[in-house]
Amino acid sequence: MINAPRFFQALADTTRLRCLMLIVTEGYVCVCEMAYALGEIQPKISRHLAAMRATGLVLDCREGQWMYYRLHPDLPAWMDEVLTTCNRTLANQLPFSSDRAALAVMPNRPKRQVCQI
Amino acid sequence: MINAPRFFQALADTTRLRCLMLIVTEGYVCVCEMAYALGEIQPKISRHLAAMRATGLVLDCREGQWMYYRLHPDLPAWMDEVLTTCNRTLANQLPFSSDRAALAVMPNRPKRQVCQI
DNA sequence: TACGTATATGCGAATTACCGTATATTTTAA
DNA sequence: TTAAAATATACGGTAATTCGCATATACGTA
Repeated sequence: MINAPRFFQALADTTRLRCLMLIVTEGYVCVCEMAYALGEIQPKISRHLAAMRATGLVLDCREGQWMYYRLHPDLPAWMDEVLTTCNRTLANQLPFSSDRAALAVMPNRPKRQVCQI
Repeated sequence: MINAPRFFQALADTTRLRCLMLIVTEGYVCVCEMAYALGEIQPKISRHLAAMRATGLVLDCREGQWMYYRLHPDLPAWMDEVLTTCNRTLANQLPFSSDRAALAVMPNRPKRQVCQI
């Protein structure tokens, strides 16, 4: 089970926080979407997601060639609260706002199905 | 002004988080109180507080020979919210609960005045 | 002034974190 | 079965973090 310092450490990196805010907003986001939205290379995004998966903060779910990440459903309520509080404010600030804007106009953005557990 | 990743990085260390939870609960806490409550040596506590002061998360206030630390009054509202949410849950869990208990029975605990800005 | 208490900081060592590049793996489609 | 796209990971280098110990500084009091 994820503990408080590990949780905050996951949020302490800009790239991970940007990915998380996209996940909180969208529900499910795949690696290539995050890489495009953030303007970062794929291995960097993938490594950060692997780290968050290892701490139990996110879950992955394959859908064809795409790997979708979402918040771990068993996250303690207070962590959900923190993420929501955080997103409510940061969503309107850079670089988080432009991440969403970039994702919205992503060319060839994969169409996701419902991702079952 | 403190930004989100720096904020979360401050919370990502167990010692700093324990100090912060004490500060949130008590309002003002001095270094020797935190050192006693956490059972850690003074230089360790002092260095972590200096780090949080440098990021703008806390303010210090001398009162005689004691240095009291409190949350920075100009903290963005969402950071206050996060700290409150966090404290509400963690206060009842170890080691945060025992930190408060230890502080409550601290021998020769300094009597603080009102600390003016 | 001299001493005791509280606090801050310099230093070196050990550990951890982050990155770019290259490459391996998985899946889909031709 | 071969190629292309998406994703994961190994590797090596660099920087940041954390720590204990020793010591410096600041304050109050005798």
